[in-house]
Amino acid sequence: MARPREFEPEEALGAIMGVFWRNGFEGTSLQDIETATGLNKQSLYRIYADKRAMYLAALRRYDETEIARSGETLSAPGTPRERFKRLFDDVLVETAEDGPRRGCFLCNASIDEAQLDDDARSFVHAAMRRVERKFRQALGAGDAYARDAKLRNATAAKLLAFYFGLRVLIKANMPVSGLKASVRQALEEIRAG
Amino acid sequence: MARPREFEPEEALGAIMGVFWRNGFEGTSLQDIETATGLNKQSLYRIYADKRAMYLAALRRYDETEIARSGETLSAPGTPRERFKRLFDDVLVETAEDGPRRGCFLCNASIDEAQLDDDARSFVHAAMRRVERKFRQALGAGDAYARDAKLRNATAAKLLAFYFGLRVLIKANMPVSGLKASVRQALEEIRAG
DNA sequence: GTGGTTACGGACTGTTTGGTCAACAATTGA
DNA sequence: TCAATTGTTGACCAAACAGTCCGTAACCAC
Repeated sequence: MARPREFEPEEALGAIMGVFWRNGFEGTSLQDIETATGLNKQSLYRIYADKRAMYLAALRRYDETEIARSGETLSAPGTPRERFKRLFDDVLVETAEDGPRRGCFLCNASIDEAQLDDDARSFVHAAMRRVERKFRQALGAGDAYARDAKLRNATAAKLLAFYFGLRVLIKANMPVSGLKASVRQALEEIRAG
Repeated sequence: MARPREFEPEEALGAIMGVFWRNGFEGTSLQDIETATGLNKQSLYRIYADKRAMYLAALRRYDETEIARSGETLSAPGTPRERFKRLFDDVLVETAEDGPRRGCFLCNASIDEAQLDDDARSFVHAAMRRVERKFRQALGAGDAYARDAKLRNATAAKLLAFYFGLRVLIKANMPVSGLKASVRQALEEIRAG
């Protein structure tokens, strides 16, 4: 009894995520979102209350796709060092592509945060803590870390900072050779076994 | 033959730096700058061509003050580990203050970069590379690093990523205990001597 | 067909944006 | 006193912004 939706809201959300990821909150206009999704304002506003709701949904989508994928990378079989090598190599792939580098959406959002509402802020915060927990679990596969919880947590915290910093340096277009060297060094410091 | 300036442009620049640092480029309106400096648009536009020029000047000022101060912290006497301990402890001071955390202006700017012009982008890039060089020099005081240039460069690159990541995590309001643990871990990995 | 739902395009709102201009007061050196 | 420069105030601009509304066409179930 009603005309069916002609577009896929899930696809649209993917496009919304992409444009917010690349340009940030203030840097993205509704016009940008219209062209990215191929929809017009009216259709967008039927799904989302306002621009902030779109941004929050984009963050959620990032968490469900990109962050989740990193989580799988980290939990796949292997020693801690092998696991983090896979993660960091994945991140370095962006340096081989050309065009502007998007960095990490969580990271970008936390720096945009002056402009964000409490919902978005606390979501970013919670997502980062989930990433930290994944790091701890990934280390847990190593004997040295399984035995020493304090070492495991400190190492996870250190790797978390390294990880976000790496993504910032990638976004800032720092030379790839240095980035790769930093990854090699960080991996070497992970205890074998 | 002319009326003298009634305000100090250097003071105004300090205020401009502060507001851009806190709110980013897009997040700062000229109105914000007027209230921060206590000047009105006309006086501002007599000094700067436009808003982008103000932002670039703010970045330069940040480099000359904050980054320079970090450089001095790193070059003061001590082993590499002592030097970086001072640097990281300085950074952690922000977590003890209340109010919104500003993070690292360079870092923030490099994430704002979608909105920035080439001048600002390349300035940020160059400043980051200068920081990296300072890190290398700071490591040079240690025997292990003085002997092994490759190790020194890789460690400097790793510490650079850790440093920026730490500042992002601080800005994202991550719990202080984890941040301190990450610093302790990063310092422990610096070879003694 | 009819009625209900959806999408689209365009017009429109009110606000804010960066940036300009004009008028006037204040202060200096000549 | 005169000219030159500086600061302040306020008006002003065109553009962009988020968000709303309306008319129309498409689509489906009944």
